[in-house]
Amino acid sequence: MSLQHALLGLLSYRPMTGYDLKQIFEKSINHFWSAQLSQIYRDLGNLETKGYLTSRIEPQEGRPDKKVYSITAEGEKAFHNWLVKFPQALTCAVRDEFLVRIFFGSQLPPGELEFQLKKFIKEKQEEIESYSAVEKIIEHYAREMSRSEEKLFWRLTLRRGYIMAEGSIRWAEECLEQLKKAGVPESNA
Amino acid sequence: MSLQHALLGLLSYRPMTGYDLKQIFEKSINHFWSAQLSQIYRDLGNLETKGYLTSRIEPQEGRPDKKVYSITAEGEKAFHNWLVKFPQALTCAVRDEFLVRIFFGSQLPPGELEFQLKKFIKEKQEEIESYSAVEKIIEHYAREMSRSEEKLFWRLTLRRGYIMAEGSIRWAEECLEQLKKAGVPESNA
DNA sequence: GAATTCATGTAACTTGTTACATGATTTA
DNA sequence: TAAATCATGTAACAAGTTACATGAATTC
Repeated sequence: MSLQHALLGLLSYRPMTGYDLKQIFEKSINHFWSAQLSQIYRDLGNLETKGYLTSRIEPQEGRPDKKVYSITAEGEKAFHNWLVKFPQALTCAVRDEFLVRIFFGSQLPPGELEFQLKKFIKEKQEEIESYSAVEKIIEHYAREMSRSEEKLFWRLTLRRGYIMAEGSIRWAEECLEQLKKAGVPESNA
Repeated sequence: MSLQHALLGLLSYRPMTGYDLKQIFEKSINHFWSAQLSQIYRDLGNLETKGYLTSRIEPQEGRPDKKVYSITAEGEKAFHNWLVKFPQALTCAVRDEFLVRIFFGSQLPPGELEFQLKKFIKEKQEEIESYSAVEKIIEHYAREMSRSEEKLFWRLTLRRGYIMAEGSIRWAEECLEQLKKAGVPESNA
């Protein structure tokens, strides 16, 4: 889909700088989409060229000048056109490097896979723990942008992350069991 | 990680053509990694340049010539080096276009989101159904390549797809419920 | 005194997608 | 007779990552 639609969507809330947008990505979208600052700046430029955004410089003292982007009527139209299109191809939604390692797991030294699976579980647990922080941020943004009607939807995306992480943990534990059953030696890690 | 590691891994089983590799991707890796033929051919070329693969032309009658790639000792080394590295950054494993639509769901016309969620559920159900075919293919490849010791690992990747698809359906049903509760009007689709 | 925050970007690179091109053989 | 299978790729494009550059103000 490209980052550009997400940027248009966020700018439909209110004008923002690239830096602002990066904050929002890091704090409340990261569990289903991420973006480098460099990519955000580039795509903002592209969107402006297309006429979907306008920008103005806001001088500041003691800080670098801000470049504040606003969405245009055309930009809103383009965003809504995209929004109603159900993802047609779904290309490859999943592209999971860890699963590639599992797939070739028989070539790993004994115990290594268990080690990686345990690490994976730990990471997923941390991910789940981090979601309560996202919950708070959502609350904060809803208030700050006076967008309480959005909270429901934002929470639904978070809920997805939770269910997926939980499922991942169950899966990894199942893997450990199966490997044990199959007699693959355990690591001491 | 790039496709290249997966290609090296598959070629560690036996020499194959780009076309062969594409078949395997489509039939038994697609649920966690996909690749266009054009990308496969390009990356095979890159791997050969690096000295990780060698190729030889195998002439055929009535069919185009085959270009069969084999992994070198260096290629195997590179692959194993990669294999033992736990995905360090996890960059953004998830990049889910559908969740972006949910996030901006309040801007969708009434009923549209329900429509998309129901479509999503249907697709995930079809995905689950397709997994029994993958199960059979795994069985087939394990026999054909005399790699029965791999079956366990291949099935584990499939199991992940199953658990994730199942979780997705539960999530989408929860979404429908929540939207109903919140009084968002339903579609007739 | 060192690291982080604020704020902008450019350039080079890697990875993935789409469109195009060829052409015989086999299956529906 | 139309489509799919076999088998190779190239070219152009889109999307994402990494490294580099600047520089004041604030916090640890």
